[in-house]
Amino acid sequence: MEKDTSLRLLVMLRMVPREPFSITADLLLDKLNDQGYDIGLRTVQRDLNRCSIKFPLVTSEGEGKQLRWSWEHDSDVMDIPDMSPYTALTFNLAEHFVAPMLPPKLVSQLNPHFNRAKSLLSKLNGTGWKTWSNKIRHIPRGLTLKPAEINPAILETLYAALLQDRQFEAEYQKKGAEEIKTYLVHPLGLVFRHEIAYLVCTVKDYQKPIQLAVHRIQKAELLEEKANKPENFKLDDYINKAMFSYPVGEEEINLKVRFFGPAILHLFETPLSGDQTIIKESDASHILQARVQNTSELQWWLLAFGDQVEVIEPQSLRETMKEVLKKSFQHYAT
Amino acid sequence: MEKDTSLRLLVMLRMVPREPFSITADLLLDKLNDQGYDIGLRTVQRDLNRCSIKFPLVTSEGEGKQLRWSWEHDSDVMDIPDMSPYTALTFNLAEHFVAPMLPPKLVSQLNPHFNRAKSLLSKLNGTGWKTWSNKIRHIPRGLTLKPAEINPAILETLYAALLQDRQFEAEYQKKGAEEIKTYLVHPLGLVFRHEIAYLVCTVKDYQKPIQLAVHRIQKAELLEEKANKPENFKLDDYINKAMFSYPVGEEEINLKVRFFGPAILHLFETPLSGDQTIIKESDASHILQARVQNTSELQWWLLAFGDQVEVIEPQSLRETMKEVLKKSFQHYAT
DNA sequence: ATGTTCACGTCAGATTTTGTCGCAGGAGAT
DNA sequence: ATCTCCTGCGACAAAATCTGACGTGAACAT
Repeated sequence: MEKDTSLRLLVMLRMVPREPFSITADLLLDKLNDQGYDIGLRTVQRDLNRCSIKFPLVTSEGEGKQLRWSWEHDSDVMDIPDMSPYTALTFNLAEHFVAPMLPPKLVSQLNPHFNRAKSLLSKLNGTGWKTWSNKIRHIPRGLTLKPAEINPAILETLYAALLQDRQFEAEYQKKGAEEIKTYLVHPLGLVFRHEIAYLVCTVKDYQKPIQLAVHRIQKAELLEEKANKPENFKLDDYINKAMFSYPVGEEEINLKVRFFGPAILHLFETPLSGDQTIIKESDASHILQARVQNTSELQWWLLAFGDQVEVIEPQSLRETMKEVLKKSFQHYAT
Repeated sequence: MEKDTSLRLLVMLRMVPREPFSITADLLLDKLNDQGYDIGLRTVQRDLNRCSIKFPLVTSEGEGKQLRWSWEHDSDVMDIPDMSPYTALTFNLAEHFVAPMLPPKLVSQLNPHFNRAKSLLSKLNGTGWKTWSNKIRHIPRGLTLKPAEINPAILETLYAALLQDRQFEAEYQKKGAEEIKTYLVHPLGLVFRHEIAYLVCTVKDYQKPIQLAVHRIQKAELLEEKANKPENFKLDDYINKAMFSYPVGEEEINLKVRFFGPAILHLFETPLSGDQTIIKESDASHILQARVQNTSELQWWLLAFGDQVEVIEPQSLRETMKEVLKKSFQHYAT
């Protein structure tokens, strides 16, 4: 009974890939037969032609003489169920957030979705999505540096290696150094920090994990061999201990800080920790107490407040701050 | 000729909304007729029943006696063309980036897409998407504060008001204050800064734009009236001048800074500006020059480096830094 | 009790779908 | 140039389906 043509058409449409890629009617037939649709080649051909009237399907003549089918590369994606206006707004927001932080080539993978969101908003609001886009802004934390560009081919190899736990061979240019070295890499994880992507990995037969900046990899070739993984390796542990200050650790401190002026205000909105308490000390100062991770991010954060903050406890942190400020001031003591 | 049932089914499936919402066969019939499909109600009913075997469609009996149809609320979205593995990876990444920065209710709008990405990755890689998810991390800049929760109903009103340029009435609790006041709000824009969403707007018949923290709005009711907009208002200008330090402005300076130690290193990767130059001064110090916006973000950024940085030019900024550091140090001079 | 509304079963005629066959045009080999 | 093979596509008729019309029964309101 289930010869359901409609469903078959839908399944077939989803099988056709987006434009850099393509598929032949032959292969489609195989795939459909595999899924239990008992039909012939002629039907597939007919279906494709029929669909190409209604959908942005394009054909290209591949190396063989067979016709190859794909979706236009920038055509909007069709969601089932259709994207709701609310979701479209969220996509638009997400674009604002993600775009400045990820390499452009990566973000472009989501363009069909972002575009769909935009055209939906246009229809919704006669004035077009631009009106909406002019009404939202995301102010990133800190200074926005320009994301480092990554070679898409390398990224692809890297993904494959990570997903399949395989080794690859990389040509890598060390920071500052001129020379390019070739490494045998066992990938362990990918860490995005600020605008840079780092590959955490081991090299050759060393056990100690190291990190490579992805944009400094000049060339990458996937190998067949499985990748090694140091025993008990956990990405979070590594990040925490060896790589970056990352607020996932055990060294907790009871922070006690005096804030001067209005700087304290935004801490009411977004607490530093769940147990934070703020006590008004005088018209111009507040005491903040919270249990937090003692990371270098914390110290940066405290330093950035300048004279609006004074660390009271723990004593060790107070000493550190004092020392840093003393040295800083000496730079200007000419 | 174009009685194409298959296409009609697809169009109909897209018309059915996701679960908090629903639609009746009646309304579907109207919509389909509008689109030029000349069919009867019985056909729509039949189609829905047929589809509900193959798709996660559910019925609920609404207030009337009519059956209401929707998609299961957490069912994966179906993309046409199907999501590519590469895109699935990007979605997964995007989730890591966006989730900690936006209110959970907002992010959940994208869950069907995120889930689809995950199940695709699972199929791709026998071990499941969790393996992949364990291999990527995003280290956010600065301390991550907890995003303030926003009432979804309020967010919805707010979106509608912004999109349609309509007024709304809001009950707002001022920072720190106990009392709740009622305002007549003319929305102008939505600004996300760190983990907080701010609504830029004018109130009553005042002309001067102000900002309201969205999570402090207790209640919002959409009105019919059109919203006012001050002449020549531009969101970017406002953000830049009045609201936050935001690197979109005219006051550019020629920054000249001495870096001590390894802090300079990451500036090689992600330049501060397009024209930045770095000169090695000694084994332990570098001189950085760049043309940048003089925002308070810049000053925060410089302060955060502590004793690893010394501002040389412009003179005014050097004085500011000196002054701030002096005052800071005095806090500890007991 | 009666009427109304809605979903759904049934059925026959209309329409579409599909396998088969054959033709035309192009690429490559001889 | 000619032949051969391959692919895409038009045509056709049988098979499968889709669709509107009508009727039934259940739930609810009057």
